[in-house]
Amino acid sequence: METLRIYFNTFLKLNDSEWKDFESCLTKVNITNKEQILRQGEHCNFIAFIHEGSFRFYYDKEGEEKITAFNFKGDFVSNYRSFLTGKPSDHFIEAMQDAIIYKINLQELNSLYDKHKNIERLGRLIAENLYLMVASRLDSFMFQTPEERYKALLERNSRLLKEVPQYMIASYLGIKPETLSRIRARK
Amino acid sequence: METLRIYFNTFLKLNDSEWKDFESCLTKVNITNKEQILRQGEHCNFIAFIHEGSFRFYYDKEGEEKITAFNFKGDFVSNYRSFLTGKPSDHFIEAMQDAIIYKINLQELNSLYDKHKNIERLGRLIAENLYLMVASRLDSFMFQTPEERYKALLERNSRLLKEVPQYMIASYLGIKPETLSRIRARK
DNA sequence: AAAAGTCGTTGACCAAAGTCAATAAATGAT
DNA sequence: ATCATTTATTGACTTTGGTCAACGACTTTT
Repeated sequence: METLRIYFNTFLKLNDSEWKDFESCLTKVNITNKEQILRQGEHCNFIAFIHEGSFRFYYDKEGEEKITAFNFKGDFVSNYRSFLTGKPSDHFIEAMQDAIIYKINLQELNSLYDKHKNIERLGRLIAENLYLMVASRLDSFMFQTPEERYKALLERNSRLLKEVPQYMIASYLGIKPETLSRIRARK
Repeated sequence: METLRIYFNTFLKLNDSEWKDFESCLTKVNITNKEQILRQGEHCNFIAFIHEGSFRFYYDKEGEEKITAFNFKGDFVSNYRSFLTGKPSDHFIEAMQDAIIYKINLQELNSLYDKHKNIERLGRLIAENLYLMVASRLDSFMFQTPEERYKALLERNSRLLKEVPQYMIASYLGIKPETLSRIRARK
């Protein structure tokens, strides 16, 4: 999992022994398109690194899918809240393509935290980074109109808009497909 | 700062030597009502524990105050984003009463992280906890109407509603004071 | 190739929150 | 206690996004 190690390097460089221990906790899993790797009601006891493929993280509100996140190659995918709290997930995680992921589970991660101060630190840096990501999404909901949110997304990740159907983008932006269609028409 | 140590215990117990080192990094500061402990444009290089008093954390959007958080006795107060990224703060932090806080700065906290694995862990646990808090606020903006948000707040923190003027509550809920007034009138 | 489904667009209408203005109530200052 | 200021409420109207329905462009299935 060289790509994961490279990703970690953006936070902190693990030495060979730390990395070796980390790597030995990873389980490779092949996932087929539309397979759910986490269901509502289950405890999410893993964090997975996406080697290939993509996922959507969504919540079922009275039969309507509310998409909270998309995850792509090179991202982590997990219900971090359920993972941290031990509570059942209110979200589903579903593959949008065939995928290959590397999972690590809670117990193993906790042993790694115990064993290596550097991995403990990596855990902190990643938690801090996840904080920054939700915080910025929260800002977009508090301070921006749907139109601004859409334009910012376009700016930041125009690839997403090409790869994911528009009704999912609308859901992710917190609006109805009709509204997104009208925003795009406004030019 | 016994109250802070007790608060830490809800995450992790520090032994006497760890705590002694931690405590020696704290600086007590007296704050007067309406004093700003952080201004827009400044880098937030501290995290402070509130021993007495309360603060509001707000953003100035075209002359309009957008309140993002309230912090009370027993909470931390900081612009955690600016603290973590080193970027200038886009928020102000202002005292709502005379206050006493205990500050720790970034450099000192980093040395504590280096020196004590347990404090490193405490840092992770607190980062994880802050993640959970923003994530749940994000949920309230994505999935709830302003009325539901108000009722949930009432449920969760009715004291807040008594201590803070209503127009600030409205701002915190992401709505106009008139709208909050109407929501309350709906009964 | 035809039929069935899915997705995006458009129109007419509705509901909820925002805006602006007037007024009432509460708070603070002298 | 009175006056001035700030805060909260209410009304009329506007704006924005949601709802429901129709339709057209593509896909997928058979």
